[in-house]
This record gives sequence, structure tokens and C-alpha cells, in this order.
Amino acid sequence: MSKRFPTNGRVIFHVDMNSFYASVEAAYNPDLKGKPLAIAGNPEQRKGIIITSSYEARAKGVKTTMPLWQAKELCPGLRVLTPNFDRYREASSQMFQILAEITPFVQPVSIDEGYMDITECAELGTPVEIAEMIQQKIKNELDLPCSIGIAPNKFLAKMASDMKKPMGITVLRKRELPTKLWPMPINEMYGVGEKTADKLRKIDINTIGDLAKADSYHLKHLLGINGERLQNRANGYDPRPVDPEAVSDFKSIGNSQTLPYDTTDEREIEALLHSLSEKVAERMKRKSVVSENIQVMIRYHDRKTITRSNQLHDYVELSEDIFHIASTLFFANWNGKPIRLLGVTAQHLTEKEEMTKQLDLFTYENEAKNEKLYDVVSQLSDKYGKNIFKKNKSYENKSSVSTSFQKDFLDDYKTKKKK
DNA sequence: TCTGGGGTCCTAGGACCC
DNA sequence: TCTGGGGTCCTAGGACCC
Repeated sequence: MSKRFPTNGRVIFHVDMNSFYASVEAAYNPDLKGKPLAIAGNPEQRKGIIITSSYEARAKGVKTTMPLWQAKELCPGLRVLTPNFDRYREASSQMFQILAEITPFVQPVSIDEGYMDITECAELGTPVEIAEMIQQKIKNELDLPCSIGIAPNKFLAKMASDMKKPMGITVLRKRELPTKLWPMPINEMYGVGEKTADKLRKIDINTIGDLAKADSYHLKHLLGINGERLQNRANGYDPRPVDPEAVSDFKSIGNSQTLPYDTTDEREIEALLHSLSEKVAERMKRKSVVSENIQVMIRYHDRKTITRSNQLHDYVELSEDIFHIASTLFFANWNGKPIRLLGVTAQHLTEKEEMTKQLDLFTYENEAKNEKLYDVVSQLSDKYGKNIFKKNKSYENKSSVSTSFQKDFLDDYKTKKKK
């Protein structure tokens, strides 16, 4: 087994903040420390579900997504706060700053967790010492608890950070899989949700160890490529690198909202689509991106949800344009039944800077053709391969060069032009 | 008295091209 | 007059995660 899955010799941390929102609130207002605390939406607005809760509340059975009334029944002294996302974002960025002091190889995966590759940090101490240092620093400077998993890859580090909470540090070595990982129930494996767990239990896979040893042909038929991947992970193999760039190339920006009550009122619907479009446009502006695809999501009173999207032949960024597309999509697809939730999402995002470069490039490219400077183009494709020319529908199928090579292309061309 | 809002990735079918 | 197989793009939905 260990021959099939050689270790790659890396040391990966998974840093997981413990009941993050509740901990931030308790750090902000120490009166809340040691008390059952929940962060929940406003029940008047039909959003009264538990977003997160302190360990004291969890001890009484309070769980994420539980309706607030139910949580209060289980835990009569429960303190409840509405979320203050700006506060959480601020705490999050301070936390990631502390991680970044150790190594640049930090990959945030959500507001309260991230991976680190500390393979090259040996001079700072042993992995456990480094983890203790990080944990103490986050505790001392931000007054926030976290758990850290230490393992040879992301999946194992993630599983490890979950094993001891709060303020845990857990090392998970490959040779410890049979005793530490394999006895765990299958539904506790990262990547296995309710549906997959049900399917697996039907073929008598009840633990992570059962999955590790299962017939891979059978698994592939049951779960497709995911079956293979999950089985590899169960055997301690996960090739995904820690990628610090991954956060910056986000794929979509969307806002959605559940209405205070189901509605069929077109003016109300339009008003919501408008405000959602504004929020999306504002976030796009902040991130300097434009979109080529707008999607609306409609959730009906019975929670049945549909999505409809439109692939555009132009870039959009203004809220009025987004609203126009979203409302057109909405009215073309709404079945007239009462609506519970609406969402607007911008997909196929491009950084504005890249878009300008593409426009520049297109100009240069035409110029190059006119001046019979095809050699620039052909030299570049010889150098980098033909796939640097990709079709771009926005410019009516005229080819443009994929971003990583644009700078080279322009520099090359400008140099030639000067001669 | 139920079940928010932000995402990512994968699948599957149809259109279209070669 | 009949018709393969591969590849890409687009759309919609589903599973999963925090």
C-alpha cells in the first residue's frame, strides 16, 4: 500500500478557527466568554437559523442551521447575536497575517480556515513547535482559539485539525491511518456528504477504512471520478498542492436573499433583483472584474430551486446592465408561483486589467497582420505551442492570446516594431 | 414554527464543428 | 444515401463545504 501511495515528503498544516464568529464576538465582548452563545439571523425575516454557536451552546445540542426557536428550547439561557461580518472579516485578515509571517505558502479556503505548506520552514522549529507558536500567537494577539492539523497532505491535515477541538494540535502520520483515520464513520470524512454516505452505506461501506479497502471498480461505477478520489484520500493520498494564488482567481460573485414572506408581487421581485444586482456590481467593482455570464436563481415556496443563465457576447460590470439581464431571465422563466428566494450571480469573470490587455492585444494583432508581421505570431506559437491562441467569442472569433503570454507577445511585438 | 448565504466542482445532454 | 468519433461550448442541476 505504501508503495502505491508514496509520501511526497511535505508538511502541511490545516488551521481551523474554532466556532469562529462566536469566538470573535466573545473576544470583542468578554462578558460573553464561557456562556452559551449563538450567531443567528433575524427570525422576523425568516432567517432565524443558527449560523454558528459557542462550545457551551453546542454542549446543549445547538447545531448550525437549526431554527432559532429550537435552539432556545434546547438551551434556555442562550445568548443570541446577529452576525457582524465586517468584524469577522477583519479578524480573519489579522489571522491570515499571522500565518503569512511564517511562510508565503498560505492558502485561505474560507473566512476561518486555511492551509499552509511549512516544508521549508525547518529552521523555525519542528512542525509541532511551529504549530504551537501559531496557535499561541493567534490566542495572545487576537484572543481567538484555533485547531491545527499537521500531516503530509491537505486532506489528512484537514481531517487532523478536526480531531481535537478547541485549541488542539493533531499530527496525523501515514502509518497512523489504520488506527486514527480508518475507524471513523464514513459520513465524517471530508468530501462525503449525506447523499454519498447513504450510497456508500448501501454497499456496506460504513467507515473510512471500509472505503480505503473497497473494490475500486465498484466505487467508480457508484460515484464516478469522485469515488476514485475519495478512495485515494482514504488511503492517505492527496496530490493537491497548497496554492496561495487560488483565492485570487475566484470564479463567480453572487448575492441571494430569502424574502420575509413568499411573494408573487412583480414590483417587489423587481426591487429585490435590482438591489441584488447592485450588490453584485459593487463587489465586482471592488475586485475589478467584469463578467460574461449572468445567472438568476429562483427558489419557490416549496424550496424547489431553478437556475437560468445567459452567456453574453460582451462584458458587463454596471448594475443596470446586470439588472436588465437578470430581470429578463427572471420573467422569461418564472412559472408565476410564489417565490421564497432570489439570487443574482456573475460568472465567467475576467480581471479588468486583463480585459484591457486583450483589447490592446487585439489591436496589435490586427496591426501585426496588416503589416504582414505574421512571423511574430508564428514565432510565438512555435515558442509556446499553438494553444496560446484561444478563441474569444466576444471579439467574434478573432483569436487572442491567453493571458500568461500576453505580456511576452506585446513586448516582442513592440520591440520588433521599433526596429 | 423548519431549513441562510457564500461559494466550488462535477455531470450530462444537446449543439456544433471537423 | 447513410452516418463514426472526438472535441468544445453552453446550460441546468446536484453534491458538497463553511
